Amino acid sequence: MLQVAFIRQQTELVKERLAVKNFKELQLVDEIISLDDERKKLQLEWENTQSKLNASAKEIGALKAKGQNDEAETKKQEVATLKSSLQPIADRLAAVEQQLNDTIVRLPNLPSAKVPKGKTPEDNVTVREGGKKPSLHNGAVPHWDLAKKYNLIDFELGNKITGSGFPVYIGKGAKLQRALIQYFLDYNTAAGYLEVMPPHMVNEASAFGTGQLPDKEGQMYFVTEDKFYMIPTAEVPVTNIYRDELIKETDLPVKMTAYTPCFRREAGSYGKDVRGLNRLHQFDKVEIVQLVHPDKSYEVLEEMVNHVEKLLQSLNLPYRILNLCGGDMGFASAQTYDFEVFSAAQEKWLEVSSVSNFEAYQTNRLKARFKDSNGKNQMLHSLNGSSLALPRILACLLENNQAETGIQLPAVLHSYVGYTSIS
RNA sequence: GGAAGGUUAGCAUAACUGGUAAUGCAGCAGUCUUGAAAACUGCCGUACGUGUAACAGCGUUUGCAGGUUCGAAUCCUGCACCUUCCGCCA
Repeated sequence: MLQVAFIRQQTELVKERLAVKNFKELQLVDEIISLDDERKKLQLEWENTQSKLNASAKEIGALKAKGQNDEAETKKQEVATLKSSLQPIADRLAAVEQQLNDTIVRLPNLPSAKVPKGKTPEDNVTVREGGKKPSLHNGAVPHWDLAKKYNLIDFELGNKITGSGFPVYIGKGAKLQRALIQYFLDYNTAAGYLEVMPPHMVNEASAFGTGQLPDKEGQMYFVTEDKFYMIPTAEVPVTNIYRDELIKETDLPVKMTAYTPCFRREAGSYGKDVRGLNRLHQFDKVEIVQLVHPDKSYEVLEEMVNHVEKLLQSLNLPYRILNLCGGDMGFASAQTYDFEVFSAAQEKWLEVSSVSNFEAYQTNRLKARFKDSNGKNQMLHSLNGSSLALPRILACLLENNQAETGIQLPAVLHSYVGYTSIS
């Protein structure tokens, strides 16, 4: 969430930037400031009263120590009236704080200056493209047909066991999935990311910390008995490693990578978009997360984009990088680059990675801070990206590399999968 | 799931017949020294809010949340976590 002090200092800038994100309720900004004014006033009132109470309690203690019990009793009477005035103030203070908090979490993050204006995906700006779209043979088919033909993935079986969107990977399909995970993790750790294996369920505080709550409650599977959320991305547990932590500046940057399955309810999705591997309720993803010095976060964002780009290049997949417009960005993000790969048989672009700088939006909720060289505590900046999401990569690998004779895999994967082609 | 004991500052320990958190180590500054260590002297305890140009100051903070009380580390209730034991178990 945004910091109140910042909203107070840069009120006009905040409104201007929120407008770029197509945020409509700009009056909330002024509401926050007046609520904060009210909070300060009440807090001062409460503190002054409390201070008097403390002093009186001390006096009573001193009087009793001297054996002046009558005077102590008189003093007690005085204190009783003072105390009765404290409770209403405390109640009002708590109410105002609650209201302030509820209001401020409704503000999305401010888009950075580099974010293009716009409302829909059509307004996203293509930064660059790479790789070459393959020309497929005449009988080329989408990946769901290939998966069936070569017995790599069984979608119907997943329907039976769980429901739609929970495919079963089989044989070479399963091996390929595992190999990709391994390859991605190796690639990330070689670039200095520490591998972690986090829990696949998180508590409410963690879901709130990275901004999934209260915004995207309906997107997550919820285990009612224990009040746990199935993670929609490794970003949630991994970033929460640093919740309520105060680290040294010399420990920066923090770089972590994790493989986890991701669970998404995807309520409301239907039709061609959800065919095959395009959109699943459970899928595998390797994530990269960084916590960095505020001065470095945009530099690091570019570094992460280059990191993901090279990974896609190594797989010989045609890709493009989009700078998302204000209206298409996530709630918590300050700037996001999406990576899309071209699915040659479906003839459409599929999102396989989303790399974002959250600046201090998540870390302010998480209270993830570092002590700077002046001894001041500052919020870290958090960033994350997929490196990479598996299903659509798998779909494109199958579709783009198909030939009459079978599917030829890119060279980097050969040692990981233990075979070179599927036929 | 059940029982007992525990949780105090970066670490370690006190206060627990209720009176406003004591001490050691660490840290910072200095004396001494060619330099360092040791010794000695002084300072500082965390975090949040408020406040300030920056300090200072003020309020809160003994795992968390409540309660009793003029006053709670201390008494009461609930919860979390740690240790040990029992039960269950890959």
